[in-house]
Amino acid sequence: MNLFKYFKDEIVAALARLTEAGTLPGGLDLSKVNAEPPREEAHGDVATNAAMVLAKPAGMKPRDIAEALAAELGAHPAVTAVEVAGPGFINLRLADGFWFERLAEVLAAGTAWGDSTLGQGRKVNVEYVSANPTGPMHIGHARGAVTGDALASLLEKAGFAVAREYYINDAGAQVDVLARSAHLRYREALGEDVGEIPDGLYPGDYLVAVGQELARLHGDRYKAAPETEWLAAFRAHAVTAMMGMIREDLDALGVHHDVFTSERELVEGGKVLAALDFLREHGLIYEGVLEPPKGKLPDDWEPRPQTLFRATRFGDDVDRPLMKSDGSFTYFASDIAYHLDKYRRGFPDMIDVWGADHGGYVKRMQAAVKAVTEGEGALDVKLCQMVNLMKGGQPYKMSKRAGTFVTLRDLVEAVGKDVVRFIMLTRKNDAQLDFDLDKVLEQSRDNPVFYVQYAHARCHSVLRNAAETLPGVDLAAGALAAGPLGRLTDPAELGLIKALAGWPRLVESAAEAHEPHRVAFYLYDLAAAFHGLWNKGKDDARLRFLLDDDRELTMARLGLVRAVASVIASGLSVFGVEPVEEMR
RNA sequence: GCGCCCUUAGCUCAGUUGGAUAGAGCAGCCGCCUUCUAAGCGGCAGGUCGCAGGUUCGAAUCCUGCAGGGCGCGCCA
Repeated sequence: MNLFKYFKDEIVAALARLTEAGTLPGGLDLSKVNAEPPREEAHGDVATNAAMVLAKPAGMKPRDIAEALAAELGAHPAVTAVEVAGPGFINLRLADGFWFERLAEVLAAGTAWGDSTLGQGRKVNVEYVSANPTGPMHIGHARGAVTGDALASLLEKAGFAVAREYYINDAGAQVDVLARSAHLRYREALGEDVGEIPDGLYPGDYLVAVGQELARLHGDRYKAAPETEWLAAFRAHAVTAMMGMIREDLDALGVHHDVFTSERELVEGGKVLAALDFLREHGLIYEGVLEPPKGKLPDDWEPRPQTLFRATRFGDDVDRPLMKSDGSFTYFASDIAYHLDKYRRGFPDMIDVWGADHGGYVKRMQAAVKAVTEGEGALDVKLCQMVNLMKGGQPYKMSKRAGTFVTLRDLVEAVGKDVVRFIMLTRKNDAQLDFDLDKVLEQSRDNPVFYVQYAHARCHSVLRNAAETLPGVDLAAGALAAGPLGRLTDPAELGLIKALAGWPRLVESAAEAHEPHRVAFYLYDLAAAFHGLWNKGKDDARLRFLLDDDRELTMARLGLVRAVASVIASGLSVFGVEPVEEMR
């Protein structure tokens, strides 16, 4: 249960009673009334702004509303104290028993604690990675992959029905270049000395195997044949091979998609034409000439009539071209068809995860989605900023092939998939991220992966010790939930329970904001609270988890420890990170 | 020239969708400590939230303008 949502409902109900009693006028807009944790711990457990936001519409003083509402709320059995503070906040303090119930709830639910019905099964499509099928994934792709994957998991936890999708850009000129590059490697495999890979072709040695495979399949049949005879077949083969490689890269990172959509199939299936027809029927396409861009002008600029989409009607800055001069579609045209396709597959809510270099593309895509779904669809675009690879605080190049990129595989091999995943989520997506190969493996408080994993491992260490010193005692979550949790009266213990109780609210707010990084910060704070309690046990033996002379209190504390482990595991599972039970 | 993003402590960053006295971690200073396998712990200090206006009971958060940084700007993807 999201306790803040619960108390918001209680507050709304109390306001209804006050309206009925004539204390408040009817017809008030309650949408701005909230219930949230106060910033200051001293202000209690739940605070509401109700009196302040209703003062003006009700024509009353905030203080008067607050007094009346406070009296109502004070009658709630879980509320032990109500105070009106500041300009009209109402602060509620909750009974310890209420928190013990939450702890029992955490234990009963296990890692399902925090699952929400917020999404009500609404379908959401999250498209991420979508790296061009022309080579292995690099470090920049990794951030988008992890961000999209974690966002999808987060939305699932919040009750949405999520589809994870990959869009294969296999129709543009870049895959023809790939085919030609593969052809060169094919000739090489047949014994020809091809020398240096010419500019304009992909030089990567990952194409050597593709060339060999093509030579095995086709012999020398296409060695000197004109391009028209082999291009399509070589392209298809090479794209398949590249996608196989990309899937392996994603697998190494633990990222999996439900749906792979091929741009080429959209084009060949007539879906781009259909989308353009739709726009044309709605009067959103015209032949026209664009103004030259202000500022730096392309060298070969000349005014040219083009097929344009009226993007400006939907909030974009200029209308956008849909056709190239050779009559083929622009990338934008097939992207419109793709988003329409997603919409027609039942996804009015779409999220795309892109690299920041596509920032200039967001407005037109959102404009197109509005146009093509007649305002029914919504597209949110998460732009992932650059990852700066560092080592020991200095910028670092890890490339195996001079002048090329750092591959995702290199990175995963260097630090492990869980570290890559967690660190990628320690910044909001639109801020640049420093990834320091040394720091992420450091065993210190400064390294969030270690700090969080360590908290989880410590919990399990305590449980292992307990199993040894208390043979035959049931340490399963269910049994501990039924234990004497009321013995947990130390402020640090109650604080930890409150942190655990905040997890459902965090899941919901992070899911609504599409911000998975908040989970990382929550986990860090939770780990800090747990480590803090542990450290208190160093100074004060009475606060240790395992006590020889108080079996009851030990059992209660083991419940708390298991609950902490469970919530950390729950948070890490959103990130696709394996919680460790032992540090090595 | 235009659009989008960013600007919070010396450094790296949070900031719960407009709330109360803006928070962490490093680094700094002052103490303490040798473990329920474990990263040592506690405290102090550190701020004109880029600048200037505006909206409101209330602004780091919303609006306008300006400055600085990043990305992008007709057929590339």
